[in-house]
Amino acid sequence: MRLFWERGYEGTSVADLTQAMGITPPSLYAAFGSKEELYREVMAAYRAGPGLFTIRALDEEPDPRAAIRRLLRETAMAFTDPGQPAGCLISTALITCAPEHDAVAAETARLRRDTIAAIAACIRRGIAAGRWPAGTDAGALARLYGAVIQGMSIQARDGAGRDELLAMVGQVMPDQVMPD
Amino acid sequence: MRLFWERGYEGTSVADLTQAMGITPPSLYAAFGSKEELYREVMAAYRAGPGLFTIRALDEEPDPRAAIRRLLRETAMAFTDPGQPAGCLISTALITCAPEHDAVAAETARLRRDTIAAIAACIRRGIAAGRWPAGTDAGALARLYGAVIQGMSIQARDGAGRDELLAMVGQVMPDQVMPD
DNA sequence: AGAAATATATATCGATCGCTATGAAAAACC
DNA sequence: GGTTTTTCATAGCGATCGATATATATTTCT
Repeated sequence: MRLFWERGYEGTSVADLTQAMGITPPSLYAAFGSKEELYREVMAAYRAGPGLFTIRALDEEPDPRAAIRRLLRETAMAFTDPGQPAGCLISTALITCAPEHDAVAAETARLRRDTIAAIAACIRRGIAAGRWPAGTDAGALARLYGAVIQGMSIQARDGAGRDELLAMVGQVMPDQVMPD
Repeated sequence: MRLFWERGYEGTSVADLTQAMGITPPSLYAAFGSKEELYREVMAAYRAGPGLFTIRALDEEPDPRAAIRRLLRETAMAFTDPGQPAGCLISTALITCAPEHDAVAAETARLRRDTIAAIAACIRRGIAAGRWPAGTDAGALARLYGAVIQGMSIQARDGAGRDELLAMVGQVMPDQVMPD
């Protein structure tokens, strides 16, 4: 997971993986079938581990608006965790790739769309609860928050610090907003 | 440019490039020196061509606030232009890569930071002109708009349409905003 | 026209890619 | 204890990676 997280799918070789695991290629293939299958398992493990905070923020918070705020703030924290690679394993993975990796790239894209859909569902609950105006475009707002998360992943990898990302979140989840 | 745009740096081989150009490897190396040097020239050509609208929006618009709005809207249009690959050649390039490509990845990251710095400069002009409140955190707001652009690049590649991206922009550059 | 210089293609270079056949060592079972 | 099954490493598979040495055309200049 660590290697794919740091170097991406195409930037990680089977030799890198076997060396990091302390095993030989036949063991890797016996256990995972292929590099692509291993990557799928890594994505699942990431969602169940380092990326679990995303679903938890959206599901555990009673107030949908507080859920979004918590999601964005915890994302800023996670993406700049000194004990982990910067950014997100999924948000910024396989955006462009060689044609032979289109299948796994499409699966990665689907996970990103799923996350935005989960945000939209949270916002729709918030609209029903009166926490956003009745006419709010939940899909568009969810895309915006999704973009903020994806942008944080890129900027964290580009060297942005935790306070910088939190300040960015403060701009899109403010306490006071000025009309245009 | 087209190949690197579609497939990324690591996903494009020299064989792909020579075939697309209708030349042989020695000609490519005589003209560009290496794949990495060619990529640098491609990034420069992108900035002077398909990506030029970014600088133009920030520089040509008299009102800084209108400049940001124009930037975001034209970005949504450009990233979903049917005549071009989806998304941005630079915004979502080389975010993760093999260690041997760290140098060119760092240069790509620098171009992204430069764009955010240009947005921040525009916002600072807008603050001076009273188009944003005096206490506005220009850097944080610029990071937010940068994230929106980067997120649009990802989502455009993931299949989002022009109207969806424009609706997202409408959420961050609204005419009316509700306090939290 | 003939000589020097440039440009392009053929045919590869060593290295690495993802992946696997073969055989030896360890564990499990009777 | 001996046999069978499982586990794992050595070695190398064909293909492709980025990059070139060599040789053949094609200009360019006198």
